Amino acid sequence: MAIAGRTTIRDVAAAAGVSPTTVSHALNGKGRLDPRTRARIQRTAERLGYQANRIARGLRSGRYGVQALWLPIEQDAASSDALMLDYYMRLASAMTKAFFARGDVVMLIPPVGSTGMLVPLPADGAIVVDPYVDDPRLAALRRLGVPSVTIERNPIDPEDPWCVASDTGHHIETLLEHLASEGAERIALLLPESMGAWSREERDAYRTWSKEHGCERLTRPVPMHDPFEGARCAVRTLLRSGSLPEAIVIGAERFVPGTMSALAEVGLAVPDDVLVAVAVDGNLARSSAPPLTAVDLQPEQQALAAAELLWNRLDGEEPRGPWTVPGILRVRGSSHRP
Amino acid sequence: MAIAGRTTIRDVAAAAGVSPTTVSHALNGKGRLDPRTRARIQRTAERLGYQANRIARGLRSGRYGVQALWLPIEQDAASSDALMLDYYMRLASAMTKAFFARGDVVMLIPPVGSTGMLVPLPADGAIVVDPYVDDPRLAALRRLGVPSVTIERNPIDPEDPWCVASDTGHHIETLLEHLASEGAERIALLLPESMGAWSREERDAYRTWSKEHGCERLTRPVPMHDPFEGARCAVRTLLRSGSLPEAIVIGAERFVPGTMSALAEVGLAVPDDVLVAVAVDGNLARSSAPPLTAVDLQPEQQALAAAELLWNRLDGEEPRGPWTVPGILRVRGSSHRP
DNA sequence: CGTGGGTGGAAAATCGTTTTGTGCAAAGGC
DNA sequence: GCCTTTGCACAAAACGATTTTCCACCCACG
Repeated sequence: MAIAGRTTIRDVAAAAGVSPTTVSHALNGKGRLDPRTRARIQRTAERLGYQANRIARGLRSGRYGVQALWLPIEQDAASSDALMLDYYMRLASAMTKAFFARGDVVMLIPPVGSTGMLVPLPADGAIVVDPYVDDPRLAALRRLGVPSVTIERNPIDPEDPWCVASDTGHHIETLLEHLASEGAERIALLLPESMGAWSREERDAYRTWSKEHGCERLTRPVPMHDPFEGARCAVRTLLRSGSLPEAIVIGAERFVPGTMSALAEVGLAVPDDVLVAVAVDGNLARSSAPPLTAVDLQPEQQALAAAELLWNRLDGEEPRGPWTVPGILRVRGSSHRP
Repeated sequence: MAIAGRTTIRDVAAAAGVSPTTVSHALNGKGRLDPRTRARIQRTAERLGYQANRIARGLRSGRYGVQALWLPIEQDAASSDALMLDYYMRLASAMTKAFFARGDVVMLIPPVGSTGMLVPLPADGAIVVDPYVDDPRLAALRRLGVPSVTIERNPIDPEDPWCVASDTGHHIETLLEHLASEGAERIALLLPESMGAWSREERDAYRTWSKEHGCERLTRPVPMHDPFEGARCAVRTLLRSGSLPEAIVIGAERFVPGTMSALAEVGLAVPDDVLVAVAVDGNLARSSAPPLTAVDLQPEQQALAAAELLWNRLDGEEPRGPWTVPGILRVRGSSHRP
């Protein structure tokens, strides 16, 4: 038994010559206690290496000390390849660290399909990453009564204050500005056909910017389920359409390989013949040849913000509205003619 | 409160007109009960949507229902880039799914440095991925008395039966055989300077194979902390050494970008001028140009095996010895001259 | 001298489940 | 007919903490 032999609150109480009640009060800063008694008990607890049993605590207090992290990853063998993006990995790592710092642990939830979520989550709260339209994760959490915070806006309810959002529109603008400043006039956008809010935000920002700058609109929708082929076809179509774009903005990290492959195929060099930039930074962007300019979504900051927000929600505090984490433009070789 | 309002065992008992004890026995298949009563209670429980409260169960049974997954990821800002490999992500996903299927949840542990692991893990057991020499994770688990299973052998104790191992040596042989069958005679190995067992297994297998086939030994050690520059330098040195190798085996996934970059730099085409293969499959190998031949370590299988093994260990069963999951050679364009 | 209020601490209730022990029939052995 | 076994179900005792309630004491005040 993993828990056997651990020192309990009773041991501490005996060693300090007080009752378990008093120990609990002393360690949790509750009740009325002589400050000296409190200090003495704390020292005793420390000396004995006492750590409250989380299960027992949870049973009484109703809190598990466990938070669920629900990534949007589908685990069908077919599409698993392309979905393992390091953005999610960074997010998961950062989330783990952020929660651990305050004594909570993070648990991963398997993809929706594999379980149907019949089991109630043994978690206090949940972080839902990249919610999409009619997201079964949100439905399940609501049904189970588990409070949640989303990373990226819920397309059904964009003003939901329990949300950590990137300013996707602004990121697209930044990329377009950057590419324009490098001399590109005809800038194409590879637009993810996603049910998430960010995909629409990309489209809207691109439209607005194009109109404001009097630029031609060159977008190609790309399906998410076969990102490699999807992106490759989209780029081929784009290039076949007559006048060549001078720059391409890739709307989703997973379209990187397909895009680069299509460009290489027709012998277009990056950045000499066409500039390229990605809306989401990651391994694929960094390790491309040449490395691609991209927007770093700062998953570490997002994780911190999400943890904070979730704690607030669990504490019954009032929402402060969506929390925007600014992305950072990482300029690399793909968008800069030497 | 996330748990409020849930139907308890008492509700079921009342609805079925029996005592809580009987309900518990009925649902857990224990005790002596009239089969009809048992069936009736099960129906009642199902009708009421009863799910046992994991915390309460854990308190009594001494099991948390939580398993820890401890990846070897260091989270220093400096090296974070290269370590986010999709192999780990696949492993994490698969692990989550495997445990969830039997009612356990998986929790992620933050990297060693960030916490010092003062807090006892609220977990029944742990999976340690890629243990290295004097691994602080193993030390911490031993100190905390948390049973564990490793993925890949512990270099300090290679015969530890509580282990899911790849047959790394065999994988290297397979790659060498494959490259030789494609006509390569001088095959170089980029050897990770890792403290893990797999790196030594790669070296030994390469040595043995070279000796048996009377081939020249061409290895370059590559440090793990700056994989891109490390691999690039190693490949440069390799190419500068006079006679060109006809094939290169990349010993670690993270060396892919650096290697490909160095080859491109000197104008060597893959596979025309040099064949390339990787010991670990992943996004980097698949999305390289051309896609790289690699050994798929089958993280999904490893996860299943590890979960099984950990459950065995927790149940106090006897170890059956290390469990080997065979890798699969994925032949791609990088090793095959058309 | 009785009472009121503030202090410091302990006793008891509680959380929901599992486990152990108890009770009460009906059946079976002498 | 009495005593033991067997089958079935329940009561009560854990599990280890938190939270609520309560008590004993001391001091001050009327």
